[in-house]
Amino acid sequence: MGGSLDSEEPVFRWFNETGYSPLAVMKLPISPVKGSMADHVDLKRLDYGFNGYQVPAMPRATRSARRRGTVKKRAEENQMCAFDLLATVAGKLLLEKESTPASSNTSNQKDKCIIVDQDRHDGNVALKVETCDQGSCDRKPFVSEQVSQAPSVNHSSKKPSFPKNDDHSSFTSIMTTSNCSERLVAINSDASKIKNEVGSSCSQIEGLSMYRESGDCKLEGETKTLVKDESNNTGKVLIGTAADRRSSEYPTVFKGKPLVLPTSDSSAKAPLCGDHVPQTSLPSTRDDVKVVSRDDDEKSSGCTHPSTTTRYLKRVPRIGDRRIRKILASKYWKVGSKFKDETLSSPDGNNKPSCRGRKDCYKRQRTQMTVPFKKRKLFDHSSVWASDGGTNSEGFFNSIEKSIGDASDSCAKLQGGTGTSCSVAGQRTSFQRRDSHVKLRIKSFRVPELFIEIPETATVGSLKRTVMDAVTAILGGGLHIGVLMQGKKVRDDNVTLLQSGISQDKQLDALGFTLEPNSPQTPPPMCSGDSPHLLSGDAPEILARYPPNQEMVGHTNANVLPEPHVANLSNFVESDHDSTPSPTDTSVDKSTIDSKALVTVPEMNAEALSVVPALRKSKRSDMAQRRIRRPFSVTEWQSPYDPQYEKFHVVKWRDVKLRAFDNAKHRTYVDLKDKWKTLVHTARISPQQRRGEPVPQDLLDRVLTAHAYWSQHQAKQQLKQQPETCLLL
DNA sequence: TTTAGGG
DNA sequence: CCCTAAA
Repeated sequence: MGGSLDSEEPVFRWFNETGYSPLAVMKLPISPVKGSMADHVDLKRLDYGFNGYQVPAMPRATRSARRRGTVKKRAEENQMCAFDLLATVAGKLLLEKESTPASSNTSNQKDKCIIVDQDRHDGNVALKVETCDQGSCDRKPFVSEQVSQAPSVNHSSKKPSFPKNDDHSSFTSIMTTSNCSERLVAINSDASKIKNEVGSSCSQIEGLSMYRESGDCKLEGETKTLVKDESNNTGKVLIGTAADRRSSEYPTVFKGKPLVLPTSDSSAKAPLCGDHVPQTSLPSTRDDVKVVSRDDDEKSSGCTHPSTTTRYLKRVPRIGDRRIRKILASKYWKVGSKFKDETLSSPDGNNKPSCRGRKDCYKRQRTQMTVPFKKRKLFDHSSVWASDGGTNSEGFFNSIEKSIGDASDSCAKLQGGTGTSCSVAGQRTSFQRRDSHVKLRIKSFRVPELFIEIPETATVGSLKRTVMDAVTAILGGGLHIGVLMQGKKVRDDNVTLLQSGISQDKQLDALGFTLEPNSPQTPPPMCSGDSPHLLSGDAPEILARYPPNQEMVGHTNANVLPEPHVANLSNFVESDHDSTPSPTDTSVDKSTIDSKALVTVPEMNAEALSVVPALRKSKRSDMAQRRIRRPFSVTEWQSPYDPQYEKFHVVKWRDVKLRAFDNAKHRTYVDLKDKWKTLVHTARISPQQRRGEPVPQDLLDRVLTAHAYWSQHQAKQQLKQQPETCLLL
């Protein structure tokens, strides 16, 4: 065991200071199992004879153990037991080691650099964050530097750094399709997080990724992903201290992957980093917005207790999600309308009755929830669309057009919002052929259908906010841009415009763009991303990078992203204006107004509104509505869960959330915990038994390792408390 | 408010 | 994901 620990590691000290158990700090072998505890400890030996060992200490454990029965089925269990035993021993060892304070940060870790790169292919400029190998890299490793400095600074600065956010400055990048050569990617990063969270080290951000995530926070997610690759082996990991609370938190160096702690200072130094860095500013903005909307909601909705209000204020993100009932689903839409009708017929709606008890509300909601469920169902099967038009994206698209046609509306209609996600761009887009360049003007992107529930008593202002939230949610969820040619989705990202015919004038009319929600599979759902940027810009390019693959198109968006990423909101708006025009603008006049599809949204709202009253009934229920299921993608999980985070995990889920998923508004620490739980389960079962998206074995290994370690840790604690219980063995 | 577990 | 007991 001892070998595994680095006495030198500041981490230990840090943890001590923070009150975390040193044991927890123990380095987890991030990488594959071999690095795991197993290496250090001979688990196998321990396994023997431990069957039936119960973990005494933890009440919960005990309870569960009881339920399950004394005998543990799995070897794992045994391991756990073994771990417990080990823990006791290890704990002591650790403590000893801990006592020796490590040098603070010697960070040799690999540094990541952000660089501006030109895409060779298209010659576009893209921001990249790259890892600098050791010293070799010329680029400045802002991270490492920052880190090193960070500690001292951090301390003093603590969170206060918020102001810095500005520094973090967001970049806005703009992509221009007009010239291939010029692609601007702007990222708004309100990068800095207020908290001294660990900035994710920057990993590469390349074109697409940037787009997607760049906005709010996304970067983190991305970054992480990237990071992990490198990190495992050698680098030291810096761990930002988690959070806000602990002053001591400043980053310590771990061996392992590099974590960057974005402190204000650091951010300032490394502007580029800002992207990665969780935005400080954002949160605030977000909060503001949220609050507002929330309040409104509160008022309007009878269910919530007044008292809750305060609470909500605090917990912006989560609340927001639930609070704001926006459901985006094309189908939904349909349903909604139906509902409306129904409601109209019976205005009263069952729902109305105020819910006294949460449970009551719940039940009601659930009953009422038919809609949501339906929606889900629909999504899953996409059957809904079928009714409308097509099931698949293509069909979908067609249907959209159809609908449009029926409506006999031009794009304007689209903007109106009835349409699917399809962007207006297609029709409006005008191509000019210059040289070999294709100019696209996307006047506006159509926002996927939004389903909004809002109390009748809500003010227009709140309505606006609600819509904004909904839109934000969609955008924030991470959008992909889909390119449609004559109603058909162009799936091959590698096809050139020329090849696809997009560059041909005649095709122009047929060109369309869609906003696609991140499919569950898509990697970085986390980011609230500024899809807006994406939107604004360029189409094809983006497409190329984003895998349009996801089956879900258009409408679905709504479904996927029901939860608003509030954070984006502010960005969103601005970005909207700014970015939207800009992308094009190189080539075009930004007739801004038109171009803002988002802006148009409000119109949708109008419709939505009309619906709303009827929905009202559901409204209340909506409070209780079950969140939409948003399965973790491997990427989403894996990145944040990079070893670094596993270490964090050791600390607290809450910290993991803050560090790795802070950007993912829809992921609560409970979600993370649950996910972890499932990962552990997945890791334990045979591959044949696994379903869904295959999880990389290495991840599973890590999970097991970390989990085992964890368990051990807990066990140790327990043992400490009740040493006598099991020590006998 | 978080965490750990069960559902 | 939800819900809840415990902490």
